[in-house]
Amino acid sequence: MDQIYVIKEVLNFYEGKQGVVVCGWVRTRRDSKGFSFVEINDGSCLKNLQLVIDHGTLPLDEVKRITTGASIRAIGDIVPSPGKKQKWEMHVRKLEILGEADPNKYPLQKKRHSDEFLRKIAHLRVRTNKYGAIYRIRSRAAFLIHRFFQQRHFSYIHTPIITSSDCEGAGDLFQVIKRGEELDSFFKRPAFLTVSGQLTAEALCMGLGKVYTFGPTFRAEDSNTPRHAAEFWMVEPEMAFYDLEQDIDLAEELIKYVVSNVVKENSEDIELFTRFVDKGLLERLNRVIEEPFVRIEYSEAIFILKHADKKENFIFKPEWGEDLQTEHERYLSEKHFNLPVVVYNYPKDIKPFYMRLNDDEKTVAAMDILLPQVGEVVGGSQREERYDVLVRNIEQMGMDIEDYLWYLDLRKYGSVPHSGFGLGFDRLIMFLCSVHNIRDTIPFPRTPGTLNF
RNA sequence: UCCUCGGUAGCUCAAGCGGCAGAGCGGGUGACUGUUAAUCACCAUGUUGGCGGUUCAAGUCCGCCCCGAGGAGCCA
Repeated sequence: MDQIYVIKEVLNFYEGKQGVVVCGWVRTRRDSKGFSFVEINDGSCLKNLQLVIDHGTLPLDEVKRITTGASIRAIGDIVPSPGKKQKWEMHVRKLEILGEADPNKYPLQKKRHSDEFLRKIAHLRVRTNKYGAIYRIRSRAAFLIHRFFQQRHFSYIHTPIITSSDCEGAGDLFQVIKRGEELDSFFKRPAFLTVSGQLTAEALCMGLGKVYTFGPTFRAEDSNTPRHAAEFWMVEPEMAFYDLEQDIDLAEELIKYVVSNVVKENSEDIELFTRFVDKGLLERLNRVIEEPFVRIEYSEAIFILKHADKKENFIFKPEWGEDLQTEHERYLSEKHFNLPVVVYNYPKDIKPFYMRLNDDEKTVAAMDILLPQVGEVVGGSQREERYDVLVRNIEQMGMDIEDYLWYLDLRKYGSVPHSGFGLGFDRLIMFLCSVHNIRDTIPFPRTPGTLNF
């Protein structure tokens, strides 16, 4: 079998080449007298390869079966194109139609479709320019996350998908049962899908030093918004000996690393979004790469918001001790600073039990990173490493200490200061592609009331 | 879960007060052309989301349901 070249390789040839094999899906065909132009795409890059088919090589009635959406394998010569829109084209010697696509029924047109329509045909939308680009960027970003951590001596760990208790202390969990049996028949206790790998990651960092998990996470919250999915992907690093400031430094560095390298390595795809989806995208990405993130304490944020309330007239009045509302976050990251904003040192009463109590005894060493357009993309904290304080927290929040004995062991034997955060991967993709609905960054999204494909 | 808006041809949308359901794109056929969102001509396309109600008459008004979008809460 001949080697199959991907279109990305072919378009980077520095000289012509004979007898090249390419495969792909037809985007469009234009017939001329005596020959036809066919553009195919194979997903390796945004660009199509133009095939020139002489009707002497393939009779016209055969050529007419090459319709939009059909799949083909072609062998031919790569030669410089006289046309202005492409450097190389293929003069086809032999062409085989692998699978036809009835043009009366194939749902994808050459023209633009709405995101809502494409979501209904999620199994086919990958064949459009926009969704191909989103998934290529998603792939690249995932790889860059691994590269970032691996270069910094982190170990990639696999935390459980099936868990016995939830991490946040509350929240809606999916329960795991053996089909047709009692709730706890299999594990002899209730079992759930993970909402975070943090607690087990903490255990592993107390031995491996620096670790990260990167995997699917599940939340059964009935929240129907463009930013929530029932199944999403989260990056969760956990670092021994890191304090909150080092935690924030790492998160900022990670976001800058992924954004800058996607801009470099997927420049064609980013250009597509900048041209056709959001003119301000590249500029916004560059700002994130070049400018330091704004860092403000929660108390400062409340101060700024209270001041701004006179003009903005927020629906929820900012008040120390209350969580920041969506309108507050948007004001800070989009209007006031127009930059990524890190808010840290939150009141302890609105944060979970494992966050480290600050010396003021009122706040904890927590931090959130807010991105313009997307909102909260990172949530993290320095963890409470003091055994007594942690026990008190668990008791005060009415949780069962029996469930956390192993977690408390980490504070009993060689406890160290440590920190970590969770980064919503799909939300980062939203930011990178200026996609406004998380359902469009996940190939087959799961949301309340929707479980297709 | 709550609030708001929407559902009409394959797609994107139009159809003042209830009165014969339309356009562009896409598709088909033909012409022309190293074309490239090709161009030109002609042709076809409908259970107006579903069920029920009001009416001589419902895409349009009323009720219930389904689906989608935006906003809110919660969060990543």
